[in-house]
Amino acid sequence: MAKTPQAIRGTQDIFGADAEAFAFVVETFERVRRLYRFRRVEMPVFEKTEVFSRAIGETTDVVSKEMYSFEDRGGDSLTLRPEFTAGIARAFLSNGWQQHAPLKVATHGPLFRYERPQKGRYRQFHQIDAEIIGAAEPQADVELLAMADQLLKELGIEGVTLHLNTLGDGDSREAWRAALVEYFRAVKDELSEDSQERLEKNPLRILDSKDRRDQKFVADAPKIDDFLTEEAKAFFEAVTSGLDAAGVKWQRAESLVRGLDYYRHTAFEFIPDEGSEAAGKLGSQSTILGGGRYDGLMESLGGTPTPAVGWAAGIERLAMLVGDKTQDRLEIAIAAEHRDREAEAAQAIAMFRRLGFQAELFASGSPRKRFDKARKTEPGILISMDVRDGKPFQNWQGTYPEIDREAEAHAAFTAVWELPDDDHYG
RNA sequence: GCGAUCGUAGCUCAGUUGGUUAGAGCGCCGGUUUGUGGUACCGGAGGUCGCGGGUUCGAACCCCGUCGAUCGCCCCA
Repeated sequence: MAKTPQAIRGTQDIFGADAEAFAFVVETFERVRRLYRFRRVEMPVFEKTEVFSRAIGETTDVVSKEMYSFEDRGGDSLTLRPEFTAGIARAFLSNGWQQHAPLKVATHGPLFRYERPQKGRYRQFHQIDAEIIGAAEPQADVELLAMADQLLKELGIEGVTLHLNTLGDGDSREAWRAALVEYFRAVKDELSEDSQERLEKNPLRILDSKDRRDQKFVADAPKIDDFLTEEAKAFFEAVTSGLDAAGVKWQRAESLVRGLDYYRHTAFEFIPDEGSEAAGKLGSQSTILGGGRYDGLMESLGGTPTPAVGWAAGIERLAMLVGDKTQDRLEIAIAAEHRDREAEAAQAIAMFRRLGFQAELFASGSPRKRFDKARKTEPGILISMDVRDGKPFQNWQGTYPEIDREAEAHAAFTAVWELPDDDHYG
């Protein structure tokens, strides 16, 4: 026998309860984004490599070693999208969507990063994504965050808190960064090896280091608040007061940062509370939804400066938190307990399905075992079609709790087939 | 890129200090019951013990390598 090929490392075949939970997340997202009037957008799964290398930054790990890149037959370097934002920005610019600004868009689908798989982390993974492009006001941040908050609530996810920070505008950020470098450089020898490297290329990242050696210095590190310009301060206050007015709970996270320079002002992540059920289910992958304002991105793709803010969330991670979502209960099962009744049973099942019932036919294998097989699916209605004493015979059994429209199903069935006189349903 | 743990039937797992022909439950297939509905009874199929090498009279078990999975580190745009 030929060897069965195995799935690519870090890819997954989702089935059963996991697939139902996945679908529940997507369906809920689609419903909520309509409430907020975000427009659906479909994007290519691959782009020219430069879309990502320019938008994300050549030096980041994502671009330097985590992209699935390949040459097509024309010699162009293409890349499977590692995120949504860069592609959406490219589409916004190349399609002239400025005419729709401010534009609220939402999408979901697969993304690809060449990483070592672990809990809640795959090489092909899936995200939901929402962006507001061409809106410079803090109200856009508030609306986007309110939508995220409502989505998580409608998914039934508990014990998750919005961690919020501001990175200030360009000037604030530069001043803060310089102060951080100066502060940490003074204690460089006592920092972890990783953070000694971060000091040069990504000093903000030292703030969320997990290493104890770093953490004892983080508490007294310079705070962004001391470097905010008046405008940046007013912006952040408008965001927080807007969240309060919208009833979105949040907490300040002074160490929450974004490494890339084009991020401005608001940065946020929804993170499970310490010790919560959600935190336990996610392992070390704590953030379930994250985003921020990226006013500087469009320029890196050659567009005019365009303010924008957005977030994304991993569908797999959300699905781990929504609990068991089993398939809907089977409404009607028909067991053809005799080979001579198989055609009629198929006729009946087709009738029920056209009437909008979820119905399943049991007409294969040993006729004697078909009833048992049907019963094990615990249907709302269990119909037997058999031959007894040489004559066609059918039986109707309603089980508790009874399904909606049982009377309608019963009427449709008895219009064609007889049932015993003493039959009761419901 | 680094580390830890784990790979036995379709699934969940047993398998004694290394010792005959590798087991169970579930699932699947078949048979039995003259039956208004059973968690029934009987039987069957299905395994290169991840793969390769080594130690040994003898390996699912010990050793090395390899592939894969899981979890963590790094990273997380």
